[in-house]
Amino acid sequence: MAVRLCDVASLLRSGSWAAEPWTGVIAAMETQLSNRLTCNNTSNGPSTISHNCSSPVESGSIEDSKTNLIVNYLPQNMTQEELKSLFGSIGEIESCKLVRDKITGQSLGYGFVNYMDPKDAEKAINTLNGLRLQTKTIKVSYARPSSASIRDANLYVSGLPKTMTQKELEQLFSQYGHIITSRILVDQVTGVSRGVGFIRFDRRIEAEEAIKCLNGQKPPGATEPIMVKFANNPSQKTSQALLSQLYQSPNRRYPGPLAQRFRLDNLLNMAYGGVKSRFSTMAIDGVTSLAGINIPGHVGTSWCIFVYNLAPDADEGILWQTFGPFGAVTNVKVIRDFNTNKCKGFGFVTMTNYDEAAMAIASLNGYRLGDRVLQVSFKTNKTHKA
DNA sequence: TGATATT
Repeated sequence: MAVRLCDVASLLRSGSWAAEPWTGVIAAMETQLSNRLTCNNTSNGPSTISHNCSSPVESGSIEDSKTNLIVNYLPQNMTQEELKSLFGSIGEIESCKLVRDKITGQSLGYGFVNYMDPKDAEKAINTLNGLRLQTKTIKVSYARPSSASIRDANLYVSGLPKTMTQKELEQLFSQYGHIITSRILVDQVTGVSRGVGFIRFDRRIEAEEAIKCLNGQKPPGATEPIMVKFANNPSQKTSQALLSQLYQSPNRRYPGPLAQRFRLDNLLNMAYGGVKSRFSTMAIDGVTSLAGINIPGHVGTSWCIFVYNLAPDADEGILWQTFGPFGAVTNVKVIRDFNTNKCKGFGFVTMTNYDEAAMAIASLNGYRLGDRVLQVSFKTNKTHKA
């Protein structure tokens, strides 16, 4: 059987997010939206327009940047440098920011990339939206100007009928605005709905209107009213909870040099199919030493992978797509002919963790990419350091 | 009351 990697990549991307072209349109729709959203059980019913009434919404799409992107659903362990490296493979970046929790420093799973050239931003949406990285499928779309009107639009809903599906939940709330995400929490054992969920609207006014109209109301067919309120902000956790979280999820999963050495030995076996004679203990020690993994607290060490037999038209994107699902990829490079700019048949991939790099090598060495069989191994003569 | 969609 010949499962081609490019086909796998296509499959992985088949559920990709549609880029959302409505960004510049929605502001223009604001007036109609506000009118349509007015419901009956509010205290301030239809009334004359206040003389100093100012729209809560930023005006006009002309301010919308065509270079600035928001990237959602990033892997938890992805760093700002990795984000920059990934998006820098498309074109020159003006700025890049991974959004982190102010207190814990942990990634909030999204970030911003601002390109120099709007064409590169468009290209990034077209080529990186839907890219699978580890367990996540990233979403790339235009960022709107930062505004209070698009913050805090996430709702917590409880008292839902246990039979209500996510689709039905969305149908109930979608009359009040554009839903970004929805979720119904389920019992981890039985899979049965816990009757609580989340609705993230595009805009806060939409969320506010949904609260006004749906809080305390019975959904069609329901016997009990639901409660709708703004969701808690995760940063409102107690400091004890934060400390506990930090303590229980250390960044380093590997206890020490001995385990690392053991794993290095294993991965060499995996990567080279047990042809261990090529790698004496000294050679292993050499790699170990060069890689710096015996240095205590070796944060920042990474593993360089040599990828041979790439097609002439291979680009960085195919390396990100091929290696990204195996773990943290910090950099990719396609070696090109200076004159023709065609790939010279090989490239390099830098990965952070040995086990992920080893798994990538074990899985991809001998794999068919397009009409070529890849040769994938650790780069042997010298080791790249991050 | 999740995982993390506006710096």
